[in-house]
Amino acid sequence: VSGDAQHVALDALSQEDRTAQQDKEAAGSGGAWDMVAAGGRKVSMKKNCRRRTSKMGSMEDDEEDDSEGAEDDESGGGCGGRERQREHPFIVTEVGEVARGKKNGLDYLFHLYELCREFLIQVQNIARERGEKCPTKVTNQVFRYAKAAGANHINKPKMRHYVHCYALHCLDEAASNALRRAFKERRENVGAWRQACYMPLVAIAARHGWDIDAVFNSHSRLSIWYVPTKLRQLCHAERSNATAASSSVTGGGADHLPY
Amino acid sequence: VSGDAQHVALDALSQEDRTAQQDKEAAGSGGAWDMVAAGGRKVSMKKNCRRRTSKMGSMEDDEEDDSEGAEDDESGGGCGGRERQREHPFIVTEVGEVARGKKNGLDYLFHLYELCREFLIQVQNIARERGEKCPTKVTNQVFRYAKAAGANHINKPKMRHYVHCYALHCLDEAASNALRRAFKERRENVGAWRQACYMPLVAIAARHGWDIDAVFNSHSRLSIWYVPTKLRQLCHAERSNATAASSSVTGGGADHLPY
DNA sequence: AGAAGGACCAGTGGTCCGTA
DNA sequence: AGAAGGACCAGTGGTCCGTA
Repeated sequence: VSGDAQHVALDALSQEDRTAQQDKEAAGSGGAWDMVAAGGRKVSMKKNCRRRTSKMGSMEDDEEDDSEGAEDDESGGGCGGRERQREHPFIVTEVGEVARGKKNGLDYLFHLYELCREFLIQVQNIARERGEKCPTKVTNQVFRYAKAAGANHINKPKMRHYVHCYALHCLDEAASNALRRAFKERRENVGAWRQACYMPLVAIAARHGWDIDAVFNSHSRLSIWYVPTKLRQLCHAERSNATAASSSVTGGGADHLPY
Repeated sequence: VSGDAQHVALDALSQEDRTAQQDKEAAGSGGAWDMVAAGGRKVSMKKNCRRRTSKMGSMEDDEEDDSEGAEDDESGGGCGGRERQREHPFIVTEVGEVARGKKNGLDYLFHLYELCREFLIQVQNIARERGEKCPTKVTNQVFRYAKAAGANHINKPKMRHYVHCYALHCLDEAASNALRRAFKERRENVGAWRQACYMPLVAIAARHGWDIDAVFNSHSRLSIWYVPTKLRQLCHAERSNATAASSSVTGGGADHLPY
């Protein structure tokens, strides 16, 4: 059943759909991101690069050239039987700014979260059609689906790593944009920016009775993501601090939690 | 952290609390269930029977006699270093009817679901206090907590096996009661009654656009239980049948799903 | 040094099947 | 034959750490 699900999942998102979607994305962003110079050819390269597993073997009949594409722009020598290269590292960019050189910008990062959402919706539609359990979050199944659909640039560790940054982008876009600008000006690296995204979120949680799950669930695009462990811990620690402080101020009576 | 959670979980539900609660339960039901003749002594038997794992070792200091209790009423020879006996099998009983002999009735079965709900609430409170992930369903963690709190008569396979019977009890108590009476009169066994619980649920799902998840979630005591796979499959199969039938009746046009 | 992601791991949902 | 539940298993959430 599960293996069969894979095949239908693949069929549901045709090669053409993917090509069209990727082109649209590339155009919409000004063609920056990771496919700067590759244009339409990128897709056939991806296809040729795809590792042929036994699972994939049964659907190699669908279209086009099997000849290798022309030399592409990636360092590392293209597709000679190898995996796709890693994604370029992120740098801190302002809104709308295109990352130069072998880098990716933060608009691209946030775009990946929207892509995952679209893959989740596909998985949900298929599950509903078949009367199977329907995921409400971006699960392993969704990452597997995304990879099978050719989105090799999406992977779980990366998406989980930056979830809270995306959360700030969703919940307070102005604050998120300001933080990006400030960290870009100070020439901070991505890790520093990522760390800095935690504090504004803790402040938002504070305003919502420290319930970070409720904060995530209140936003439709954010609610499909698991609350990261570290963010949860920070909120808890800060709540304890805040409670201790306020109770000592009020005379050290019984500890009433602030809700 | 996880091992530590176990200990606090145990401490949170004291021996006295458990005793009091069990006595209350036994009294409330007329003392039937599985502790027919044991009364208060049952508790000390449970305690003595509990297997001493290394985890348990640190809390054996809390109270009372370590001498074996008087011979108890269970077949199998009591506590001589052995596990607690299996629970008596269920038989089909009417509402309020006490099962006679070495049997348990269906009121007791449904009561176990309420007990699990209470354990879930305990686990949720502890998780919230610690700022950890808070389960919304009866998970493995809850079953582990129940076992650690001495509720050896609660286990996952049993609870999952009868979930849909409990669902019918929650969603249409009159229909559930009628079904119990009918199957008792026909002297059917528990397995037959259990099978018969599926159909009324499928009918309820039909009235709610075939969305069995929504049906479960609409009821506060039921929403903490996972929808059983087989019920989900039955609903899906019946929806397909109903859709095919109605579309052939209406002339075989495009298949509009009924929502 | 900074970052991307393959791959591992403890504990999950699910239920089979050896047991009584 | 009918039923209770220990114990297993495939696939999960989570993230470390060998890699580039």
